[in-house]
Amino acid sequence: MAVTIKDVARRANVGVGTVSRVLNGGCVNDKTRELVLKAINDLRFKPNSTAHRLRKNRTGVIAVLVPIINHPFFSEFVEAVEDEADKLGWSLLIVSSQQKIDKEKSIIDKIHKKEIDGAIFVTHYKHDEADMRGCPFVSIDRPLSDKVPYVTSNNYQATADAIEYLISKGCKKIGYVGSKPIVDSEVLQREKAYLDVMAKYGMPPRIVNDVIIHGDERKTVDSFFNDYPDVDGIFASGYTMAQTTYLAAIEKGYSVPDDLQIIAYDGSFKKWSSNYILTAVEQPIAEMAKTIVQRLSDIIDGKEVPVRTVLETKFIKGNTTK
Amino acid sequence: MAVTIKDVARRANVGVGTVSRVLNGGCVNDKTRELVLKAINDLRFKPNSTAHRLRKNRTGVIAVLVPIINHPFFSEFVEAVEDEADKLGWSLLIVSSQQKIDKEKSIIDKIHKKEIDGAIFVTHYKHDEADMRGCPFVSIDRPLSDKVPYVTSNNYQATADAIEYLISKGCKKIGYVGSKPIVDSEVLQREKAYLDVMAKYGMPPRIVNDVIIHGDERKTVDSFFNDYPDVDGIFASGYTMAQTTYLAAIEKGYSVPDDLQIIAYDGSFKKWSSNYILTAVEQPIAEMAKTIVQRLSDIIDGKEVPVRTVLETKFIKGNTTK
DNA sequence: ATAATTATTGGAAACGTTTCCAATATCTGT
DNA sequence: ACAGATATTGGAAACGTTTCCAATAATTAT
Repeated sequence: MAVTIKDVARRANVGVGTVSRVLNGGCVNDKTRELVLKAINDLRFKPNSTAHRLRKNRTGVIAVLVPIINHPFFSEFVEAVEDEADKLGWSLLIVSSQQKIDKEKSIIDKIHKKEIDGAIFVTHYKHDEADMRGCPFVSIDRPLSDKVPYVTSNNYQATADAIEYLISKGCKKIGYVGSKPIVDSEVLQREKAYLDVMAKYGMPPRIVNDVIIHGDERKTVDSFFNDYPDVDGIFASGYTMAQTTYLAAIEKGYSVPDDLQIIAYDGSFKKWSSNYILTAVEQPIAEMAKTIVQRLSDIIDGKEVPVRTVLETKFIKGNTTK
Repeated sequence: MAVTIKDVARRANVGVGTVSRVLNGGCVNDKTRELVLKAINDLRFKPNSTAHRLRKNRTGVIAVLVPIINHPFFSEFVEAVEDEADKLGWSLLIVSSQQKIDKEKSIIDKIHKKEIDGAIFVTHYKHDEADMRGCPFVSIDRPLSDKVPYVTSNNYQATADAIEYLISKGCKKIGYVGSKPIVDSEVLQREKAYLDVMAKYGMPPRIVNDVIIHGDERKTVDSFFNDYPDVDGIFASGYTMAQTTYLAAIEKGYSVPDDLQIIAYDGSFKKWSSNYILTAVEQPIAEMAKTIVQRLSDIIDGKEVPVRTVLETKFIKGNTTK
């Protein structure tokens, strides 16, 4: 059997309480500490996490729930969350819901079963308020319910600015391709901003914004180009949408940025394999991750936190615009 | 405080043992079962996972350690692992090592602390055999140590076949671009196969195979094209390598597949945003994931498992070859 | 009807920690 | 040297399950 705190106590000729105090930095004589540490070393003792959790009524685990891991935006976000969780001493449980509501429910269940201390939702469905009541939850881009804190970026203003930017660069026929979230989300503000600016300048909108299963972007983009072949500027809402738009454009023979200028809304595109740099509204993914983990951490510790936090995006001038 | 099994017992006028038996399918009278279930429902009782784990000396959690999540191959693999883990009733802890050896060590530590029951390594470093002794580990593409079971694909033969295929399609100047793993891995067999076939036909090798940080593929590919501009066939070892090679080729003005044919070794490219389909040696990612989870599961249950399992790849004829 | 099984049950012990309390040892100031 | 404070310690209780054992209830065979 595994070696326990009791074995250590016996070996060091002290009580179990003393060993525990050595482990957790309680008040203990230097001489005894030496003895205990030696025993711990000799026996290769490792404290049992489960027992620790049971006694403390805390798991030290938080979860992050994303619709899909195999996606540049979400996996970048998840890695940033992992970093911050690490720093704050949390273990991270990563779950990809795969659009299955059961998977999402299982997270709520894990909270009730005290398998995790809290969770970050970056995801699709509405859940029963009663089930969620009092659970430490936070989310990205949308309020899970009235009380659940969330972090977002300034979708509306940044998009409006980006569209204006295209206009200032001479675009006359500006299109919008996007992937609509399933539930209400501040991401929808991008579409609204686009439409508002189009209206302001009296330009007819050219828009495709469907609910898209990851991997099917190309179909949507192709249909967009089919409907609006004369487009000279595109705002692509989302990481993969932008990549797909760019690739489709060059495969179709558009010359970027001469015939067609592209602006993307999303992450940093550090893993982009083109030598082109996409002009983009960059979401501060790392900062969003950091903030949301801190919010969750605070909630678990019983602190008050603001319900809505808006972080600033950054405009990156690449070479897909003039 | 949370409602416990004791509260349920009191409410149903039975002993705690009976409640436990209802929960775990022990022998209990139908009439009493009803009573207990009603109490469970009334009180919204959820069994505490931690207590359960402590008593059973099992966590029901396995970990998968990948070098990086934000990468098409690894995230696809991880999702497949999650699927299979789910099916077998395991919770999955996903960890991205980010090339940090401490992160890898932390997994070994979690085993010793009984925070997880076992782990799947898809990763970089060598570890101390003593630390790993007796721990339920498995890995992908390489033996972590002599005894650690692993699953791989038929790298050598599939690569040799692919190169021969290029030759049969008329390629005279065949190049190899790859990303070398840090430690010994069966992935290296791809390079060996390429060299062997080149030697067999008396063709001079054109090769770039460095240790590559994900995101830096383009630099490598550019230098390859710079060194061998006259190449007419490329074997790209790995998911991102192939994508980058394709994009670089069309950006540089090669016409694919007329001037240049490309074969990729790796996953299914389902998320590929081009309308082109890459000709590829497709690794059975889902099957590898499934097999490795089963192996680990068996090990944890004390069963014997084969130390090496080789799965067959599948050749996909796309349109990046003639 | 009675003995022998079998089905069902309650409750204590155990899993490996942390924490509290009481007890002892060591110190301080006079 | 002594009272009072402080530092250090051992060990029991508790965290919420599961499981074992003994006890009782229900069933069967004779």
